[in-house]
Amino acid sequence: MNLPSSGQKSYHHGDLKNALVTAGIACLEQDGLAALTLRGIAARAGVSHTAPKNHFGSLRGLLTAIATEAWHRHAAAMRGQLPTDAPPRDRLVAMAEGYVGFATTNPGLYQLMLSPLHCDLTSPDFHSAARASYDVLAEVTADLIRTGQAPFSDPRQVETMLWSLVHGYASLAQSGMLGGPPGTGPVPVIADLLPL
Amino acid sequence: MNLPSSGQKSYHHGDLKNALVTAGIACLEQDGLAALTLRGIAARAGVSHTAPKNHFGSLRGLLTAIATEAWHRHAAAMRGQLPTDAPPRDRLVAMAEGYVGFATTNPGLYQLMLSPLHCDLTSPDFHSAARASYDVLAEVTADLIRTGQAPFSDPRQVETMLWSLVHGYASLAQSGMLGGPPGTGPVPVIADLLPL
DNA sequence: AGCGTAAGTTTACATTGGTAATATGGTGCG
DNA sequence: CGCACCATATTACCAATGTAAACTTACGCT
Repeated sequence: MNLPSSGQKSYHHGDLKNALVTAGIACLEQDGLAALTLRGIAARAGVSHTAPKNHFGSLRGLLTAIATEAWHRHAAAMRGQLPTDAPPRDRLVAMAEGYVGFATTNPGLYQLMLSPLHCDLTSPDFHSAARASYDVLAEVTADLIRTGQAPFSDPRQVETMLWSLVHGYASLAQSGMLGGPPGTGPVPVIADLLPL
Repeated sequence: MNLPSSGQKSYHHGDLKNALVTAGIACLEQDGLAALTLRGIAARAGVSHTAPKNHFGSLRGLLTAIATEAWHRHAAAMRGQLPTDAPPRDRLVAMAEGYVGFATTNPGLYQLMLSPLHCDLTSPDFHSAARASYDVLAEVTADLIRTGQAPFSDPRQVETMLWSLVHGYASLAQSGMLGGPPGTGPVPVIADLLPL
């Protein structure tokens, strides 16, 4: 029952579980959410369309696994840009830019990982991955509050406000609904919307 | 070519166009986004599943029409709660509560009207309906700026910030992703997140 | 009255996700 | 070493869906 550690194609496929997630992400990046079909992903991984059932139960399960991976990458994107020793407000800006940058660079993954229509939001793995992203935001918030630069004193309030703001911005930007009437100047960048 | 003014079932149906939109909203409120199938909506309106094509071209066209109606109701929900003669900050709170209230009360409509997967965001009707909602927010923003209570001086910046914040809050609240770790106290209300 | 055409229906079809039955091949036990 | 077992994967099949084409109906205009 021990998994083959790497790409060696022992057993029937090797580790189809990871291969399917990878194939799914490729489909997603290539043709968007609509391309996330059981048959399409399975074909890309070189297996029949019923193979995923053994590992994920259903399409929904597979999409949830993909979304979980998306949350991991999302957290990494934020942490990647986060200076460790810097003023809290610089860290906030970096986090916000990391957040929005991920959503902009990976529109498909970002849509998927927030869609209750595709994912099982109550899956434990999914939940803890999403939580890991939230923790980045909570850390930065704690810094802001400690130095008295937060707009509210209650951490929960600041967290919720920042989370809403940055998610709303990313979501609207992706829908193209940002910036009011078209042609009325450039869309403000996220860094200029943070109440510091 | 004159439309029958009311429910009289002249012609083949009367006005199937409105009937389909109404039926679609009913399906949506009853069983969520997944119930928005061509066949389901058509059956509810009492016609065959290919009838909608004459009026909307495709399922996407029908859903876009439903989403357009959703935006109209959304704007109405905000304006309904908006006091005409009141301090700008009271008007802001009322608008935000109207926004979030609509999303909470009509989760299906709210999901639909922001989903590029279901709707054609570039449809002129859709766009002008969404714009009408944005105008409510822009009006309130103008008041805030006039009285010097806005966090920024550029209206576009304030509009984008508020739009992002209120949409992000509504969207996350609906996904159940709001409030950080579960069981750590109540979720802050939108009125307490507005930087005034 | 009669014709043109918008409005709906019926039929057919490709694609999708899911289930059941079957084949395949690695693992471990004798 | 051989054989049974079971996870893994495939094939065949099904119901549901959106779309296209051919056909039917009945309004409106001349």
